[in-house]
Amino acid sequence: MIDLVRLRREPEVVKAALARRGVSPEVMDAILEMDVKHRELLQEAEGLRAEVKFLSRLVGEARRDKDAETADALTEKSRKLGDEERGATEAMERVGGLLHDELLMIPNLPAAEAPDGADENDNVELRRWWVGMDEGLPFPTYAEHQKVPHWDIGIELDILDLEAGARLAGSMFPLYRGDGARLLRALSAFSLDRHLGVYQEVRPPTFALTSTMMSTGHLPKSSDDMYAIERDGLWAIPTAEVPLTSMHAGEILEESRLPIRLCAQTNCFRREAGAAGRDTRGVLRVHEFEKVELFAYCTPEQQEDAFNDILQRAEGVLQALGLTYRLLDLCAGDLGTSSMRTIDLEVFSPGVDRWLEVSSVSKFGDYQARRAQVRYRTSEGNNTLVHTVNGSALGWARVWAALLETYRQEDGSVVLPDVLAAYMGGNATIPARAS
RNA sequence: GGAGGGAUGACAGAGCGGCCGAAUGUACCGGUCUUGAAAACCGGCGUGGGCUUGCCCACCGUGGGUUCAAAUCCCACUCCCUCCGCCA
Repeated sequence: MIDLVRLRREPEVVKAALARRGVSPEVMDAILEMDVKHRELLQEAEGLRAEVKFLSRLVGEARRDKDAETADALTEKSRKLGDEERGATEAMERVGGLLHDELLMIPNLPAAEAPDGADENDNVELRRWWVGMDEGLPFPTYAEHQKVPHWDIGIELDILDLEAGARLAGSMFPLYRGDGARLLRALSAFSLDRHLGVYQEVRPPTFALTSTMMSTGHLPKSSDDMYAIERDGLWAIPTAEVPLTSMHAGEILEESRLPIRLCAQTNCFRREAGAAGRDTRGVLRVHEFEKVELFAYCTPEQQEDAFNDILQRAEGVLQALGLTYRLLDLCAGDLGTSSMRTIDLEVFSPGVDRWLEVSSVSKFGDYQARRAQVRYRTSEGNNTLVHTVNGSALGWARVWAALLETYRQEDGSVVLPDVLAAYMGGNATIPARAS
């Protein structure tokens, strides 16, 4: 949620920032009007309530003095004011509710350094990385045996069974088997181990309450994109960001504890509503996938470092896996609701001949913390909202695809990078089937 | 799933219709004393909001109700603890 006080104080600055991501100034003006109205009603209601409380105290005193006549008269007067107060409070709460609902729909202000632009076409490529780049090798070229899409490799090596997945849960719910399943497990373990000691490992619940979803900004805006378990009032998390952001909801943290760095591996669920017909083959767009998330609660001063650390670690995983990737600086118009700055990592996968998004590193300022009410006590004793930062390291379904396609050998086998061997029982080769 | 107990400020813990936003202790911050520290003593010390910045309002798990007046009474719910049952 954006800062209402700031909107009041510098409306033009806020409006200009939000206009960069397509929020019309009229919307903000309407909110400002509602805010004025709300405060008017608030004053009226509080004034009446103060009077009722004052009279009530007098009633008590009169009763104590055995002055029944005065007490009765005051009671009558207070009762009438009480009725009035109820009406005023109701009006105030109604407007306040509307104001709050509107405010929840307003996205975060883009950071100054986030590039201008309307949609994904305006995102800015910052740089690319590939094996040997530092030694001066050119951008890699890929051989014919690498230009096989992973869904074919999956069948060929008997490690991916999309039909079985579809039979069990519907299309876009993949089923991995054998070394394919083991590879996924290896990737999560490999990544988590890299961050151990700096980022505390967390294994949160897979489902979250509506109120929890609100904190990260996934609700109320994106309910269509998520799976709901209506009977129990739960939502399947689309990312570990959801539980991690709310882990300290409502708390006031000691400044000395910050930054609090967390990492978590979870399954992530996305309905991919509106994406029907796109990327229906393979595992590029699926309803359920595994992901390792890095996360930090920090002070405003720590935010930049926290952001860069997560970005570096996400890159580090890709470099360790020897995958070609690029960095995309998301333009203001393409930022997620809660984000003020996001850098996407896209891996190049030769089989499908495309760049695939495998990580999204974002900083949120106090936008999420305001919703979740996560604060810290500064050394001066003030309570201030924390800043939150997070990023994937990484979303595995697409990495899985890129690994198979990148490391496919002429004989059809896949020789994975050595770093994974320890997590694959010492053998990082997925053999070709003898057929 | 059944029975019982509980939820109050950073923590512990009183209060059970009316000067209670809340005793007391600990912790914390400032001061006196001290070479310094500790101890002792003195003072301060919840959060959020509104406006005429001195006052007002809200908050005692959450939501509703009773009342002139609710932390206190009533109802529902949530969570925690103990015991029983069930279970990976």
